[in-house]
Amino acid sequence: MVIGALENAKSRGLINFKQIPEFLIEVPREKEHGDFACNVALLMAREARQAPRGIAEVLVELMEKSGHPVEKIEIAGAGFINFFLDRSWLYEIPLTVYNSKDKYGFNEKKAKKVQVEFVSANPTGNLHMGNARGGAIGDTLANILERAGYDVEREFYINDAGNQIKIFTDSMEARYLQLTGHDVQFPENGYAGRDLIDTVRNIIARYGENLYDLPREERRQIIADYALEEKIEYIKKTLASFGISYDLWFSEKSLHENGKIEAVLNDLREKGYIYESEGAWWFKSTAFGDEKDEVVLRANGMPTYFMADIAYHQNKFERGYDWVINVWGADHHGHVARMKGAIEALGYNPARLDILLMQLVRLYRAGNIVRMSKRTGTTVSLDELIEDVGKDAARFFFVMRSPDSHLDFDLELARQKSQENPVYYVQYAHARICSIFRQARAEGITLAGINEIDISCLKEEEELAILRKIADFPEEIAIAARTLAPHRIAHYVLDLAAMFHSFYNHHRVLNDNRALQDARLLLMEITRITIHNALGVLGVTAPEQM
RNA sequence: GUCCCCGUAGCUCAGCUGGACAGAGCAACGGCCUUCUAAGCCGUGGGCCGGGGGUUCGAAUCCCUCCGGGGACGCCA
Repeated sequence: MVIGALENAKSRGLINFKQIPEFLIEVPREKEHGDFACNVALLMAREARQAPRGIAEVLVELMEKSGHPVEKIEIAGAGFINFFLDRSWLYEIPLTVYNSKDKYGFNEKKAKKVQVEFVSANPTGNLHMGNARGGAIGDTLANILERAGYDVEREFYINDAGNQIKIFTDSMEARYLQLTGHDVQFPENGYAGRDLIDTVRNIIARYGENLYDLPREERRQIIADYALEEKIEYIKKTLASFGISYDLWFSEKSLHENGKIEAVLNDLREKGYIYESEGAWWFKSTAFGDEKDEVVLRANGMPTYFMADIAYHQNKFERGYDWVINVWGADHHGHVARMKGAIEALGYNPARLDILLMQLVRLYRAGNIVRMSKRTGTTVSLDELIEDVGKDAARFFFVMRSPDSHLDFDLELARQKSQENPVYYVQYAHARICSIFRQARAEGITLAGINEIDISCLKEEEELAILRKIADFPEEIAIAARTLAPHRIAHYVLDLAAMFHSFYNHHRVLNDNRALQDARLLLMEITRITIHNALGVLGVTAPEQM
């Protein structure tokens, strides 16, 4: 319609321009500005050497309105053209939502495979707040991508090899020997968490107190194998109680054992990206814009974590994902450039790898920062957090802020089940709607057949606002997926809940006007469905009663 | 020193592929429960969008620079 007017204006010589600029038709923030707004007149002002408002007037005059559900067109502000649609399109929404139910918000299938790897905590201790945020963000993002039409797989990379495991084993061994009556020094940089002692007790229960008598390597093997398995099981259980389940738990050790690391190293060497210096072997990541090169093979012959990670990522691409997303803590940001460089060196397009860096969590208790350190064992663990504030509040809190933003998590505040906690605000909206239906059932009222309902009874501003908001949901999912912005969904559902609460306080659903009551019951049902589905994306439950 | 994130209302933050008067929650103050859950609603006050330059018809949004806070710069992961 706009383009038609532009061409018409050009051919009549009313506006001079070479090419139609890339103008936008968008939904304005303010509803006074119509359902859609177009900025083309402002963009053309310069080239056409005319005032934007003048251009807009010419265009509006020439627009062919027939065949479009446009009620009126206004020119406003500096030269925006605002379109006001009639309401017919809004009244299509309830049918769509009602028929889609749990699937409302899902976009069309894209036939693209995307993998999201997140948490991937070291299996050497409890999950801490950083892991928890990564879990909430990663899982929510995976949910968003599924609804955006991707074929999604969730993966946990188990760092069950390398130096950390050696230190872990040292610590376990020392604890074991101490607890079985041997005078052994605890390693200086060992893991001091109390949970290790519990694990050692379990080892004693299973293998007895006489592992000291075995050859050292055999003893360490038994301890390490048992401890790792127990820790991984523990992590799986904790994440499950956080609403997260993975498609694959990928073992770093397997890369070492099946020769993949060597193979990738040789591949890179042949391509000329590996060189020797100071006794070690380096990857030339500066060739891909990194600040400095990175060791992949230590002077002692052991591959570094980075080397294993290269092999791991090659494995990911070999598995045929179109898009690979890693959720990392911001402390890994220095790793991004060389990882992408390595992907490129291996011959894959680094644009297929996205790394979502999330800023760290600061934990507060009564206004004071709680230090987090696995070494000293003073962490607040994820399962303690879930016990304290509940899965729903925790997941909502972690995902509410942009990943780019530091997260201040105040334990005292989150523990309070009060109005300060936004998750209750949304859940309350859902429970309230359910309550309306309970009340209706008690009075013998049920939702009328969808085709018997006259939706155009809904004319109140609050009602139309809810309809517009619900109509936005699929697009909101698409934007959140494209921009890797899980917090958008938290904000979306807060907005929708606010609109519902406002409606609820101004109008009654159950009333004497039968046609209006039917229409409002349907409005409530599709609102409930949308809140339910949006909370589902966040991994938060939608209670029927509170 | 180099790199990344942040700096918006008293507090915590959203808005950042430039657009119409800068938004929300909490806190403060004032209203609303004889009818569907007051964990709610309605209203009031509160902002050199860290400072300064630049690009643009137009900048919280893009660029440069400075300041402040956090983080990363290991043959750790």
